[in-house]
Amino acid sequence: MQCLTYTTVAVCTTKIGLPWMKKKKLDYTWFWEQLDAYLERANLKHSKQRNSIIEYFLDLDDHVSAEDLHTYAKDQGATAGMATIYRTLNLLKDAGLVDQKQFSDGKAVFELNRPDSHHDHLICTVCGKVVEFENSQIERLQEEVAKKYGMRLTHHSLDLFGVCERPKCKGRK
Amino acid sequence: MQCLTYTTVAVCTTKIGLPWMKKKKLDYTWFWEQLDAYLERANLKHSKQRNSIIEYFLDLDDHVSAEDLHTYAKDQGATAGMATIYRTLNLLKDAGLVDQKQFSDGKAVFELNRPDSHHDHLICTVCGKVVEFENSQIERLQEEVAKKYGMRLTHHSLDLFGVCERPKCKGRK
DNA sequence: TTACATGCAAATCTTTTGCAATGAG
DNA sequence: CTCATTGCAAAAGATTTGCATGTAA
Repeated sequence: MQCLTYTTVAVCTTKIGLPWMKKKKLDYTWFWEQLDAYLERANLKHSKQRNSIIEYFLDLDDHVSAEDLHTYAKDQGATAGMATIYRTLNLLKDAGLVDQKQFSDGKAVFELNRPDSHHDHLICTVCGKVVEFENSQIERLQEEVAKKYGMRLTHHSLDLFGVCERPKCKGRK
Repeated sequence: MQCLTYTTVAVCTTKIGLPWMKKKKLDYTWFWEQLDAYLERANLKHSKQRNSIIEYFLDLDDHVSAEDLHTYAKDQGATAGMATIYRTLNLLKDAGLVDQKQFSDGKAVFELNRPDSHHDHLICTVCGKVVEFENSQIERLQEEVAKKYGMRLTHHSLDLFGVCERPKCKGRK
């Protein structure tokens, strides 16, 4: 599949866990700064593999499984063992830079945890298309619910499952 | 821990995946009827183990992992292989009587899918306490979001994570 | 020079499956 | 009787870990 324009936001996503088309090139300095800070704090180091795995992860820039990343890295000619992929993803998780999610497909997917934008998911159960959305009214109601039960909210996870109406959507999950 | 009154709704839950205190005795005839219908439709049978595993599941009546159920069944003096536990839970899932959820702890938890009531979760990340809630305003907004993206909603999953304010809550996850 | 990082293989952990024996209808 | 169910052990799939070796600071 080819994606010729890089202006749209959440198209060209056809299957959970596969490498998506790249969107527009984003600025990740905030990411690398936070990473540096974390590595220093934890007495850890940069390394060739670690850096390149992370770059590949940022390339894919969406719901990425360890296997996706491994495949993609290899396709790009990198030598990256599965163990290192996992170790790197766990490092990013520890650094608070990615979130790990289970879409109950067995394998976990990791996504970039942007400091500013949180998003929820609309997932088509037929074709696997994932659309991200954000709804401040829902967020506000969540805070209300949490307060009502005496809980201080740290984060949340909202996934809406359904069937999308794209003409393309015919296949199986 | 003892729970002496059976009138409250979601207390006495201390840790994800452990047997909770029983709430008030509920009427599960709707469940058994639906199960019977499914077994007949699928040319399957009742059996001693299957029935007792299901009864234990209904006893626990909350977010139950296969291991929880296995342990509980053994404690009650039943002979139930892990494989049968899984097979039974998958059967209930196929019958549409339970939902499977992944709280990203590695192991899946199963919960009763009551035909009427859907609930979301408030989860304390420190002590693991789970509270169920329902908020019709949130549900309505979800429908709006789905419509906006051209999707027909079938179900959803909303988990709010935070720290609860119970005096008891001190431990680690 | 001193940890930390890597790759491989082996180990874990959860869940599924093959197979011979048992049991339900 | 026939076909589904069970238990065990083995298999499978995802993730982690031990260890010898390589490498950043």
